[in-house]
Amino acid sequence: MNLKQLEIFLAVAETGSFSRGAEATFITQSTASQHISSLESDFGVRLLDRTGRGALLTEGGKVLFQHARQVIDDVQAIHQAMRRFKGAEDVELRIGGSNIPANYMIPELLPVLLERFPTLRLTLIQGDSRDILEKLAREEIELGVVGSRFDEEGFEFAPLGRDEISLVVNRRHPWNGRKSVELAELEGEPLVLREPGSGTGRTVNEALAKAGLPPQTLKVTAHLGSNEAVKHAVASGLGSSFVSLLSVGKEIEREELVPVKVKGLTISRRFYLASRAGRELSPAAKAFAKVLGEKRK
Amino acid sequence: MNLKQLEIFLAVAETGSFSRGAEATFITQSTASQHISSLESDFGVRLLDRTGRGALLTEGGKVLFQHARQVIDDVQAIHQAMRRFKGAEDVELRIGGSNIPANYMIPELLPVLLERFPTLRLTLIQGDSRDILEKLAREEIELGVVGSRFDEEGFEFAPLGRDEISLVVNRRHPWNGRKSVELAELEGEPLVLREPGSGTGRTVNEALAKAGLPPQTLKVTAHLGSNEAVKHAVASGLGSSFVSLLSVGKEIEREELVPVKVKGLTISRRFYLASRAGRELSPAAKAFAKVLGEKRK
DNA sequence: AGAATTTATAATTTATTTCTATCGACTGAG
DNA sequence: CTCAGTCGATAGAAATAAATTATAAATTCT
Repeated sequence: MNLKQLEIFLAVAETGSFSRGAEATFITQSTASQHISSLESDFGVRLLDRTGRGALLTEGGKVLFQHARQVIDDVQAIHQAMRRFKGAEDVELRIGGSNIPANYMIPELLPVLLERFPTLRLTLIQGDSRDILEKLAREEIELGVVGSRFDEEGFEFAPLGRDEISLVVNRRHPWNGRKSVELAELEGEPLVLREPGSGTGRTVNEALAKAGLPPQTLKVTAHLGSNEAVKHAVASGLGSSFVSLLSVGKEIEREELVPVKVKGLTISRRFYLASRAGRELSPAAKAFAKVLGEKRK
Repeated sequence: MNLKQLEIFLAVAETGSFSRGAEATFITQSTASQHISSLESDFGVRLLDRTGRGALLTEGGKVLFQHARQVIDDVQAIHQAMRRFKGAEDVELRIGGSNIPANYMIPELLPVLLERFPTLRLTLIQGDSRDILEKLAREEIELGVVGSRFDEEGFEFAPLGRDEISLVVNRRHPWNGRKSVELAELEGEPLVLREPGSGTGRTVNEALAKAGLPPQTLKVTAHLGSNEAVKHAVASGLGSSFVSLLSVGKEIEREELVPVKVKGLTISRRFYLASRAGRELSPAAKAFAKVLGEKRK
């Protein structure tokens, strides 16, 4: 028994004729005859009564008909589902992102992505890099955008360009308008930073220490728990801060915050697109990766 | 795409390996490889990531997997359903019978039939011969057992042996013990008969008229509407009657009723098994027909 | 590094499918 | 009641497809 035989059987049963059923399935009457007869001997049950003016289902044929219809419908569904998948239609793309990517990079990509795949449903999981990679390994997500790479088996990391972390000050701050400030000027300047455990916090601390300004030499007014909190604090004049430029695009535009260069200090962070090593990406995921890559240039 | 390919795909996906999937489906690894690759090019989607230590489903593979499982399960269901049908298991056999067959012939056959097909469900439709044939034509029933044949297209009638209609009298009746009575003695004898419109009533009237005893010459005490009513009337001494011997087996055994031969009068009626012309019977119906045929000998 | 697995591929054999042509049975019109 | 037309069955030839063996290429494990 195979699919072709079932299709032919359905066509013959529906048209009530071997010849017309054959025609409907684009084969000759002879072939139809052979296939039906093959089904009959497979099941050991006569399926159709040949009446001289066509063919009518036997009781056994009626039983087969129901089930065959079901199978053929399911097969249709397979083709539809695979076509949809290829076109990334009605497909759920599950990706994960750590803080900055999930809040400031990925949302910007959505319009472009949805323009290309209008029926795509995207689920974005947020968590720290560790979380994201774990979910990736468990196949809960297909891609992750993270701020650190881990040398572990099973993952592939593609660099995604940099996110620059810059000093930002309040618009009423005396440094507003300065082309740049000296490193030394940072001493004594009240700063509002992310907590040292966060990705951004670590990166900033390391970079300042490397430039000769270890944490103790700085006047840190507050350690705050989120990027948004830091931005608000700086905007309301609590102090200055180092933040991801990606996260303050709007605030700079509205001149609520002002970026200030620090001579001899460039803090930048790479983001990586993480995927399971050696695994093919779905068309939607490929498109996402491509859009992400283009955007960063 | 065909069923074999789907089966192989499922096996490979489940075992996570081309080689083991092939083994599970009793083919060589080479064949599995070819079939998977054929599926992949059919759908234009990579289904499995070959990792060097086996194979894992891609996102597209996951989509196919769900649907393929569904189809293969349905195909299993086909085989089960057809096996059941062949064994007449779980099958409803719908037959029709006119009065005498439905009440006295068919119920006797049930034990034999159910012994052979323990899970058979039989539905017995009762009605006059006309009704039964109509239902047969409308495919509401598969077989009918009727007391008359109609020369109409589309039906086949197989004779089923005879049902003898005999004179029966009350056990206290003076004829009890007589080997036979003369035709002439029937004149003046109080009779309880079926109404002339019924099958039995017609047959009896015709036979008596042919033997020289038209209805007017008989002393008919009552025309009753059912065979059971007639039996009770005779048993309680209201008169004698002509009834189907098939319908009074028990009463004769219990000596509530006594059959009496009438010289020169044999009334017998053929029953026929009616089916749709040129149509194959289901195994259960065939068995029913066979049991019915055997019983009548 | 080398043995043992892994999947892929080429070539061959085997099996199946399909078609053409033809047959015999039945239907329906005249 | 016959004869053209239609129906499904079947044999034989041609075309396709499937499965196998043998081997390659890549990767993993020891």
